[in-house]
Amino acid sequence: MTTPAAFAATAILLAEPARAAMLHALLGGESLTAGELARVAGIGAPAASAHLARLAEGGLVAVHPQGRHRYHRLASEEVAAMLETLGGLTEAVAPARRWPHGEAFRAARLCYDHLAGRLGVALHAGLAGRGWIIPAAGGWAATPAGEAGLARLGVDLAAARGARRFACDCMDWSERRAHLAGGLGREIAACCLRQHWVTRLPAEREGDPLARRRLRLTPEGARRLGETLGVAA
Amino acid sequence: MTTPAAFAATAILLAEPARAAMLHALLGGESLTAGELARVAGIGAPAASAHLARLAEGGLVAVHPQGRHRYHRLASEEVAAMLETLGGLTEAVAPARRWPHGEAFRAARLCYDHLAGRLGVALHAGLAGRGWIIPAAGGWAATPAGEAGLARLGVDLAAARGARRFACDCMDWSERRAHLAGGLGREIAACCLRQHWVTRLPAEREGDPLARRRLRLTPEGARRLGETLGVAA
DNA sequence: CCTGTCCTTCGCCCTGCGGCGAAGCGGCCG
DNA sequence: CGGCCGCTTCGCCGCAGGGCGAAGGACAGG
Repeated sequence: MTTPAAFAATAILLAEPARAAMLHALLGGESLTAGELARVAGIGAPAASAHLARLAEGGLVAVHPQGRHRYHRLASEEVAAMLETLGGLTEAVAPARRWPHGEAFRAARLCYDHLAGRLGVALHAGLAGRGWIIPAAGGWAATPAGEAGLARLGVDLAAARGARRFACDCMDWSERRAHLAGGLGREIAACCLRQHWVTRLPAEREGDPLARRRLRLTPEGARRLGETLGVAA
Repeated sequence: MTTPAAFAATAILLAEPARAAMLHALLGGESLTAGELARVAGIGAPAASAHLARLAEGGLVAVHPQGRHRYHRLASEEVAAMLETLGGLTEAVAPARRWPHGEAFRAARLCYDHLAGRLGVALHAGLAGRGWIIPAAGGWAATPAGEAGLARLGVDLAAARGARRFACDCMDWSERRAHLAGGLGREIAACCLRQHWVTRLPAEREGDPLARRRLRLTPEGARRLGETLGVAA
């Protein structure tokens, strides 16, 4: 059985606003320098340094020195999944009484800047299954066939390449399987939204922070993604 | 998108050792008075009162006044599941480097006092699928056929009925589906352990708090549970 | 109505922790 | 090699928040 204070050890690392802001910034999957993280947390370099040391010691972030910069990223997919879970649960817990979000949320949503839920997982499987992307160092690379196919769909590959990571896995907390993050994940989501293949669902309640993430696959989107990548509605 | 400090709001409630101890005490499913919780947390009544007010306001515990006592319990199954998740992840995260617990843990384990993992989920599905249990107010009730079948397996139904809740769902964090908690869940676990249908797996490391929860389904257990409830090894 | 019990509110202390400025260290660039 | 820059360490301050004792409310029982 879990020891009485088991959660406290890690929870205390998440409970500090500055650390929470840093972890949130890292959820995109990028590696950020200590200075960048200090800025997003709104604190000075010394404080950021101390926080990052604690997060690293707690096993939540991995450090990765490079020249005079020190890059930080989340230590593992499990940490990312835990943060997304806790973030979701935080919102689920507070207004627990009336919260029937269930199905639509699991079907399709935004995970930060890319597609998640069953749609995100199906896209990932479709891209890999058709050989449009193949495993590469630190994530995935696009094959020539993939580049052609993605360009035909309207995905801005140049923009995707501009990101720190072109394509990498992101654990989907409802499906427990990877969906696609990184520059490609972001551009695919942008492409789908731009062409109205997915649309944002209206908020069920005023100010529901979760509502902005819920998506619906349109008939046109289901047709295009289905015939090119085998994604089912 | 999850707001940067979404986790912090709830995490701060779990990060305090006294509050963590209280929540841990409540994970058994019982309702406890403020005085009892003060004692398990090792603090005075005023401090406990303040903590409980914050936990209630944060939606983690529900209060339930009765005469001059105030009973407290976890606000929902979701909160219990979240705590189990965080407790498990805390242990998963800290020694992340060498921790190949994976498969055995997902296959069968104890969730507090009842069976969880694929085994727990399969049991739940078997009981419901065969009509041994049917939905009832606040959880599940046993049908006459279920009572007979459970008694034949050796489950102490009288003890199960003595619990505050006879049978209710508990979210399984690895399977993301419900398994059975409440008095019946507890007695089924006890029955399986008593007859050596499941056995505890030895700890891989000294003092591993997770190790005490890992279970293995024995051949005899697989046979009995398979032929009566369709549970596969 | 008084008494005892359980719980809360109030006022106070005090520790722990986060924040900053200054100083130190090390890599990179002219 | 000197200057710059990013990051860490050190020392100090300030404050939020957790702890307790004392006092105040509510409820049950005699």
